[in-house]
Parts: sequence; C-alpha cells; structure tokens
Amino acid sequence: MSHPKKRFETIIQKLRENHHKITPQRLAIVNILSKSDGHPSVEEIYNQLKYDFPTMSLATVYRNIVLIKSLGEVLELGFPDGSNRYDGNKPYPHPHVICIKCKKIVDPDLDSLDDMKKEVANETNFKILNHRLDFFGICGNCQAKEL
Amino acid sequence: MSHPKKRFETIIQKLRENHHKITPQRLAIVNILSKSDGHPSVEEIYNQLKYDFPTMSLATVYRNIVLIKSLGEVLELGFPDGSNRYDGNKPYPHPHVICIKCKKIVDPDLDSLDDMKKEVANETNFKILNHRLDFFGICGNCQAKEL
DNA sequence: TGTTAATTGATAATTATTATCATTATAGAG
DNA sequence: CTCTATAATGATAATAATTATCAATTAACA
Repeated sequence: MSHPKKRFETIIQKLRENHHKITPQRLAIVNILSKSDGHPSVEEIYNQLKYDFPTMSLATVYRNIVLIKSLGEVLELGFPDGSNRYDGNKPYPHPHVICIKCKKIVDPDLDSLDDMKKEVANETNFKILNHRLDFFGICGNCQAKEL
Repeated sequence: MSHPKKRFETIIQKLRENHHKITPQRLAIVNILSKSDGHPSVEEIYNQLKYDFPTMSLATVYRNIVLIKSLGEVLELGFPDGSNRYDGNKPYPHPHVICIKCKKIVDPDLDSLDDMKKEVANETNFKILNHRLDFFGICGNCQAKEL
C-alpha cells in the first residue's frame, strides 16, 4: 500500500494542474480515495461523507470519481454482480483476491504477470494496454467460521 | 473452441435432467450460446432471434440466460463499462483478450495460470474458487487501420 | 473585493436487468 | 391421442445504479 498522505497530495496536485477547483467536498472525497481502505463503493464513500457534509449529494460523489478516474488517479473495479468499488491508493491495474462471503479485497504480490502479458501479446498479435485479474474465494476468517 | 454441436447437446441434456421444458425459443437461445460466436451480448442474441421469432421477448432471453447460468453452462462476462457478454461454448473461467476498438474477444492459451492460482492461495490463505483474467488492447487488424 | 466559470445539490432521465401476471404450450399420465 | 398440471412466454411495470439537467453557490484569480 502506498502512503495515503502521498497519494492524497498527488491527486490534489493533479487536480490543480488540470485547473479543477479544490472544494471541501472534493477534498473529502480525495481523502477517502487516497486511503481506499477496503476498496470502498460509492455508497460507502457517500455514507462516510454524510457525517461531515450533511448536504452532500450522491451526484457529487459520482462526479468526482468520474473526474479523478479521467485523470488516472483511481482504479474502478466493476464486478460481475454489478457492484463497483474503487482504489485510489493503487490506481494502476493489479491483481485482487476477493472473499465472496465478507467481500474483503486483498492485493497479492504476483510477479509472473508481466511474463504472461508478453506471452499473450506474442500469441494473439494484440498490443496489450491494460488488464484485469481477480481471484474469488473464501478468506481464512470466513473458512474458520464455516466449521 | 469446443464443438458447438456437442455443446448444444450437453446443454439441452442438462436442461432435461433438471426437468426444464424444451421450447422452440429455448432451443434457439441454446443454439446461439453453444456457438457463442464473438461472445454475444443479450441484445445481439435478441436481434438474431427476432428474425425467426418475431414475438420474442427480451425477458425470455434474460430468463434463459439466468437459467443456463445456474446450470453452469454459460459464462457471464461483465465488463467495467457495464456491458455483459456470454460464452456458452467454454463456460468455465478462462482468459480473454479484448480489442478496445472493435470489441473482438479472443481466447489465448495460457498454462501458467494454474501455478499462479496456487501462488495466490499460499500467499493469502484464501481458498480460491474462481478467477477472472482479461487483457485489453488493440488487435492486429485495428493496429493496421490506425496507420 | 468583484467577476466568471466551475461545482454543487436536488431531482429527472436513462439504461440494463428483474419481477409481475395473464396467456400459452410442453411433458407426462391415462 | 387427449387431458391436465405446471412451467414458459410475452408484454410491461418495477427496480437499481448511474448520468444528465439546471438553478444556486462558491473557488480562483484579476
């Protein structure tokens, strides 16, 4: 995990560079995204913000995520069941391991992925730009609960 | 690619085993899924069927896909942009290479994936049940067109 | 401090999917 | 082959997540 403070500053700087205004709502959203504890959903971000910003609109959360996504500073994780979750701490493609019981998401270290990318490029004649790798299973905690 | 005829019969048999009725609409949908040429979307399946079944309802396409999915005979590919596409020819998890220009989907051969799964299980203490691996890029054809 | 343009909040519109329900048609019994 | 119970279909309404709209507000910079 990158240092959240650093990520926060990187994102804010990117926003300034591109002449976007720094509003309190935007700051708060960037703050949550720069940590991305547990890869929050829009709903979870919205709920966290309601305490400090009782008038916060869902639209504002969506708009800011779209904006920050367009700057390449947050990774959107859309899942087959339609749920979307966000990672502004590591905004580049990386593998995830997802618990289907408690929905926890873990980032494993896998170095064989780069080789795989080259293998695919050779075999298919594609120019590979991006990728997505998720493993689904049951985490240690939930395995223990099942017994 | 598996033999479409074999896949067709496998799916139909599975439906019979589970006491589902074999209707003409269902047959036609299974027929398309058993080939899954180009990994069709619901809309594409519906459009192909309208010719033979002018009264075909979108709901029927959705219902049958849900049913066949529940039998494990079609793989649903939900993409981050919200589009869903289906593979009834190879209904088990396997990697895809997707062209972001023409939306073509290719199935590459990658044998290093099993090792990776074991690596992940060891590292994270998860019991891995399922996975999803997609590469996004530009296919040879679309690269040529860009010049 | 004033001006302009971006941002916000509230809500309407949109889109994909699922649910509802009356009608129709399949599968199996007789 | 005919009858009957029940599942499937078609049409459409409901739902849910996201995006668009627009008047009011506010940040940035002169």
